[in-house]
Amino acid sequence: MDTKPHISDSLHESEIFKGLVGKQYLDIIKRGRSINFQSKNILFHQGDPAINCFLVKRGRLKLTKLNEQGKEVILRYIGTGEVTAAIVVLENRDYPVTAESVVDTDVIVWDRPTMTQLFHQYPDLPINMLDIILKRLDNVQNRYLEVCTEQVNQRIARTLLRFMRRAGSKTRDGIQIDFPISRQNIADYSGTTLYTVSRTLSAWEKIGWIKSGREHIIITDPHALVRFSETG
Amino acid sequence: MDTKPHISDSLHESEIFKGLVGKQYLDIIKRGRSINFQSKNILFHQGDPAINCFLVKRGRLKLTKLNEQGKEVILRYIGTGEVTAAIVVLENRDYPVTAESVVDTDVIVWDRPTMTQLFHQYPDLPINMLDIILKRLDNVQNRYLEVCTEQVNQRIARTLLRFMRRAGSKTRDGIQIDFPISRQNIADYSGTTLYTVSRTLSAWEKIGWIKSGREHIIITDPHALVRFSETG
DNA sequence: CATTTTGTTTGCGCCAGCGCAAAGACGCCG
DNA sequence: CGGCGTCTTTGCGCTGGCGCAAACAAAATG
Repeated sequence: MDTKPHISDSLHESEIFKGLVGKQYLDIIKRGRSINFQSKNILFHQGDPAINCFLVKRGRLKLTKLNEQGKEVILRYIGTGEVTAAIVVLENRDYPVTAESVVDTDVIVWDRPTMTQLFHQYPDLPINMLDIILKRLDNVQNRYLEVCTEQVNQRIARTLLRFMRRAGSKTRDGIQIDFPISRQNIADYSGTTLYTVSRTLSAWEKIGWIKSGREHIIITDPHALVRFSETG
Repeated sequence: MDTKPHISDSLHESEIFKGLVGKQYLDIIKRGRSINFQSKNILFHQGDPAINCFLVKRGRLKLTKLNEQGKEVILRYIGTGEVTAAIVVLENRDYPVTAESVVDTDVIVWDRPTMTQLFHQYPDLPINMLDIILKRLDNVQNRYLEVCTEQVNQRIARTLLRFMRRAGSKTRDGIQIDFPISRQNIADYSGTTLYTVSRTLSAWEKIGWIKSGREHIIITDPHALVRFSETG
């Protein structure tokens, strides 16, 4: 609704708009609508018919998937400038995941007819989207490799580093992951349990690699974590 | 080289050509070149610059990924009518996986300039490719969920069922997986070890769910396997 | 047909990581 | 400010699955 110009400008940097000039970009933005979600709201459920595509203008979404027994994994966090639900451009599909805001989040939403039009009007869009999805595929494939071949605390290290690279802000003590993240979240992302994450982080806190508290983590020795994540 | 018309015709059914008329399809085929790979040849290595895109005309490829310590997972098998190395349409990327023929295989190959041209000439192509890659992402995400939440023999059951659905041929005894597949392959696909797969298949052979020999498997009771894969 | 190579089976011991239980800590809300 | 809900920690016991080792079986090779 109240799209601030300078925020839109930073969105222009988004991968999805690569190769598009300002006028085209503004047209695309204008044809979506802005929505705010407070923290911990569901944008869509796994299994619902896919009717909207989302671009995060500010904030962060968590994408999760459940199996039949109700066990959950976190597949990805979607930060500022990133899109989700690309599947909306295809006909009659369901969302394969559930999306939930983890902080107060502004998104731009396009419905299916609009998105389909845009895809035909701006041929760079499908290419950019393909690029984005291929990177996401590569990310999941790497994590699949890791969960199949590496020890659990190695995977926890990689998880922290992924979060750090994508949502790290420098502080006095080290690099802080700038969204709320629980032990359970780390477990759901790494393919382990709450207990194992807690034990591992406790150990790392003792040797000075991290500092952490309730739902927040600061990485004080990124280099040590990187070395550990690669050698085990 | 000696593209038989009726084989090309069956390729027309391929997802990548959805929405294209015969003439367009023939143009695309014509602008690639046909290559034959005997069994157990490498088409490209993980980490090599991506210069070609492949469509399997006949046969089957195995896509694998290695970690730093040389441990391997199988990410996917690419059968007749399927493509791989979509990443070639993007500039300066490396193949994220290694592709190897598991049987005698004919492929159609397009190099990057050609593929880029085709993508611009036929706007359905990028959409079809996006569709294909989104399905593949969903597949890996499901397997990531499974490897994070399910027991190992449940995952082995799911692996056999996936192979059965994508490469099953009806025989007198049951449904046979129609390409050579070792215990090690199943382990690399399921995220477990050769030994565990062997023990599990032995047990299932005893209770009459499968019949198997060196590098081949017949599923004699698919229904039992499905039930087991869902309930554990 | 003999030999080598490659894949499969199975006994055995071990341990990484799970998961319960219970206590402790933090932060929110009335 | 006090109480409650949520998140975190840690001891403890257990077990699913790993991985070595060694025998066996089936192809490939020549």
